[in-house]
Amino acid sequence: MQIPLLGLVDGNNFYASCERVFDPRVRGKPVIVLSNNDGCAIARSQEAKALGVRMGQPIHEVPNDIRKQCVIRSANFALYGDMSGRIVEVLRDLFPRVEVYSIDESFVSFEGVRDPIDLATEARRRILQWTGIPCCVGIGATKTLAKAGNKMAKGTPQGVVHVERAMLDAFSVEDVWGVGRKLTARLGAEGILTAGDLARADSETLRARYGVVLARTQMELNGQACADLEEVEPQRQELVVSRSFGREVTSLEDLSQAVATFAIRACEKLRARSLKANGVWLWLNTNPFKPGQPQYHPSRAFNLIRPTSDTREVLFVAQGLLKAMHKQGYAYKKAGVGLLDLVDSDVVQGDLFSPQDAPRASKSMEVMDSINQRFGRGTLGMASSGWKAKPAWGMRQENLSPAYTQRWDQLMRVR
DNA sequence: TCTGGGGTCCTAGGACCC
DNA sequence: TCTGGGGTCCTAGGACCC
Repeated sequence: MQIPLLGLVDGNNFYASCERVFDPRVRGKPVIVLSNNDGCAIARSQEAKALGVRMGQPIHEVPNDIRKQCVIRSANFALYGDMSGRIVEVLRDLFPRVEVYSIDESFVSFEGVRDPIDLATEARRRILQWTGIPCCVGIGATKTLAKAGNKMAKGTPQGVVHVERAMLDAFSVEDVWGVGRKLTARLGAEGILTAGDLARADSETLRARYGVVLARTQMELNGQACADLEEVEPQRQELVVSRSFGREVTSLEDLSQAVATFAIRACEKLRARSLKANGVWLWLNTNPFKPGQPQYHPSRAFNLIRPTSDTREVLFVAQGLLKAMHKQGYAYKKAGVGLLDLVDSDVVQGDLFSPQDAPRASKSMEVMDSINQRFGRGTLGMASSGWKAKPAWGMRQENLSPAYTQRWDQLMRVR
């Protein structure tokens, strides 16, 4: 039986392209999208890349004269998520199977497709026309090969590449999916410089020296699939909400508000996915970029007696953890709340000693979620998060574009 | 002055058990 | 001189991904 080919469809410079769709003034100009807190460059248009702005580069390290030539935007994840959904809709129309891999990438199957290149080209055309986002498609026998093809396709006029064996010798090993900076250095020291070198390396030695992950990557480069499409999103094991603060925070009160805000948000996400958590995890961090200051990064987890998705229970635990680990005399820069050991919300673990009050509790959470969904996040809140007050620790977002596609009051105006 | 957030998987080592 | 062996669970840390 012929093994069906896989494709990887990926939005070019995705966040930067999203910014351009609704704002023609920035087309053709170098665009940089920043991480939360306006910290690092997390997306760059082709023009910004040409100016030497690197992925992940702190924006304050980009020389002033370069920065002045660029349009700089704060991350607008609500907009990008919405655009991502539109692209996936197009793909589901065209392909028999689709795996949404990340906000800007989907794997597709060419099962039963006579001419993969032709269909890939049509997908590109339709996505560009219907959403305004330019895409590339890589095609290969395995996910790793499709990823490589996608990378090769960037910058070609056709935007579609079907990977052939011979192409791997011109493909740098650092661009192989699953090979990061550390592995690139170690492999390079052994003379493994291209994907072709990696594919031909002795597999036993590779397995012994680098472990099973790289051994699988090698198999995939040789056309032997180790992973199939996952059309249903696998159940998450944990869920984390964490943020750097806009400025350093010292008081327990501010910290406590931040932790409450993250805990509330985490529970909202949990309920939106119909899950419950068996544990709560909290961590704090001082500013690692100021090694002269005293550093402290405590982390502590707490196991719950039974799984919950009730914000009040999680808040109670998170605040308890905070009190246990907070120390005076440190300037905190970041905190995170994690919900651990997640299970489906219909799983009820009986407990001999607690009353069964779950239905009532979940009802009030449902009401809160539906009000917030209808009237906007934060319409109904909890006092412990310093609800609605402008917090001392809030994030910097100085160049945020409008929520063009999610809010009536921010729709584009056409005169 | 200014440095992201949310995940997964694997490995090694220690504690503990029989 | 001269230690048992093997299994599980937990945690911490590393590496990678987008």
